[in-house]
Amino acid sequence: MELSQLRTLIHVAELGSLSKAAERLGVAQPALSRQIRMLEEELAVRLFARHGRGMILTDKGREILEHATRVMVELEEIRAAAADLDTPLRGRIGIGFPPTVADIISVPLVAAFGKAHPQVELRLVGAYTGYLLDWLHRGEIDLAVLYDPHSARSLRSQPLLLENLFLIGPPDSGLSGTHAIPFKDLEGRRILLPSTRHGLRTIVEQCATEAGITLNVAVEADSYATLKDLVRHGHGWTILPLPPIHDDIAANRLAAAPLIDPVPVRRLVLSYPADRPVLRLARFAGDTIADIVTDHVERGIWPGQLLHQTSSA
Amino acid sequence: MELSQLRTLIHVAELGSLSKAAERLGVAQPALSRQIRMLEEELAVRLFARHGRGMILTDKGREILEHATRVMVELEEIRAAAADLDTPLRGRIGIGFPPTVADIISVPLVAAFGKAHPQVELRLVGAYTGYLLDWLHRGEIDLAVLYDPHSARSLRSQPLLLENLFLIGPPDSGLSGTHAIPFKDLEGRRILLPSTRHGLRTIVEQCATEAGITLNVAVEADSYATLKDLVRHGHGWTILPLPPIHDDIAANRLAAAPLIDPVPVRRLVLSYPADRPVLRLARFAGDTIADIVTDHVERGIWPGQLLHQTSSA
DNA sequence: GATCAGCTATAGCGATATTGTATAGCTCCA
DNA sequence: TGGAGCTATACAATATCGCTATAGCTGATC
Repeated sequence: MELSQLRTLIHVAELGSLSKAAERLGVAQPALSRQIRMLEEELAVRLFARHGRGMILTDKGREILEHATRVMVELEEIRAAAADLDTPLRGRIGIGFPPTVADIISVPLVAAFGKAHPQVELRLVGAYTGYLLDWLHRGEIDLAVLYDPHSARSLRSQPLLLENLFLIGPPDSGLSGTHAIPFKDLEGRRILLPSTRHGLRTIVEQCATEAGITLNVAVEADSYATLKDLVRHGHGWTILPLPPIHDDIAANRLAAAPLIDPVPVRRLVLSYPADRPVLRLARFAGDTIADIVTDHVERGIWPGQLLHQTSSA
Repeated sequence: MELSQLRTLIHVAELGSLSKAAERLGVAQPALSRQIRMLEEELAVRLFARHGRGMILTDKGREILEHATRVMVELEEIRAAAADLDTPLRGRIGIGFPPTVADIISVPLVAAFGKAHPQVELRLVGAYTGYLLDWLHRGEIDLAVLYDPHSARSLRSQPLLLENLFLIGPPDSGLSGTHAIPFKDLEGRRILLPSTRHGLRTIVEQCATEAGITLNVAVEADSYATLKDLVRHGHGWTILPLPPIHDDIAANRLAAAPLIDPVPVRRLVLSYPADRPVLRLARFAGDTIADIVTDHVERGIWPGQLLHQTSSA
């Protein structure tokens, strides 16, 4: 099998004619005829059905054409990578996010890809850090935004943000962005949190211990949407980062206040597998995510402390 | 660029030596030296750093190697497709499910792939039909299990199942698998359902109209996990398919009863884009999903009426 | 039905590209 | 310091590819 044969397959398939493909490729028609014949002989399969005025792909031919096309895409990627061109990327990339991050980042990220690399096939996967870690290692996703994993197994991580967590209550709770709540004031209150296997729960429990109190966690729910709904309906207060709450606060459906003594924070990192090179796709995605995080922090939508140098710095 | 050059790149990169690669490939060492040189000249980039006892990849060389490897994977797929071999597949496939289906199908599907094609990179995406349709058309996923879409735009669909929906209540609700509930008995009861944009909600509303009643939908939640939790905590009853409830019933956390007059059902189909050939990966995934559905229906875990011929039939 | 246009397939030959042989030159290790 | 192990290049031999010529088939037109 040779690249010239695959190239011929693609052109003949598109034009339905050896003669037309020969004209397009600037070679003699018998040369292409022999190439197709040699490919068919090597694969022991009929790629085309011949008729009096040309030839059309067989079902098997169509299937093999799909792979041949992918080969060409990879060759273009080789040339673009070699040239460090910012040509529009093609191919697929899987990107993972924790659920609280996915909403705020997905829309501008998809917009950025749509503008710069519209041919790229994005897979945005929302899941918890444990799953994302597993999928990164297995190569099912190419990079992920993670809350700092305890064991950095074979990952190359780039710190993004120390994200502040806020106390969330219903609109009539008196909570305000300008009035910080000491952590110990939570004692005795009905607090809604994710389950104990959730990293956010661990951070909050550690803060409670540090403040010398015990939290009354009456309800556990792993979905922040569920937590929000429960808070809105007066079932208690919760502790979450601000991005998923931002619209609810603006619409006066929820209220939020910073917490102090201690201030609960989570460390957000951008992670890639260490055992595979970072292709242009993943690099563009990572840079774009970092830019989005920076933008949201600087606009006050996402309270926290930036941890990385932006590309414009 | 030629396939022989890419093949040489891969072997030299692995062995760190032209001489060793030449020995492995059964060709003279100068032939490989010249192939690498010609590839480097064509791409205008240094792929290897030479030292006294061999050569190692540069960063750019590693990046290009990744693409070269993908080319080889596609060539192997061409050969396997041509031979109709059931060789272990490689590559990536995205499969979409509605959330109520994802849990019951994901585990056996991942198991089947792990057994037959462990090198395949699966992307299992849970989302509602509207999103899944969009991603199918954009090629972000390769196939999806869908509740019957109203407009089958460019899809090739294979019917799977008419899935029965059940009335779900807390364990002390008196609901039982052996005692069917007429739909009109739901009037006045507190019913928890997904929002109006959800297909299940539409079906249930149509059944209510047919029964001549109006439902009291006090709470809307799009997550079936949320719906289950609310029912368990006595906040009302809901209507769902059985698979996500099966374990809760067995553990006496929930109870379920069939509904009649009318019987609410949803039509489940397996869909592929019509404009791309179904590769071996997608075909294996589709066949496996159909087998899983059949198995669950026959074991009584998933009540409904099978709509397709199984491969063993 | 005959003829012609449009197409694919094969044979043979020449040109070009690739590989093998020989060997130079470099680095590193004992 | 000498030898082993390696890469790189020159040149000859070999293999592959493209071109020309042409046979044979199908389908459209008259």
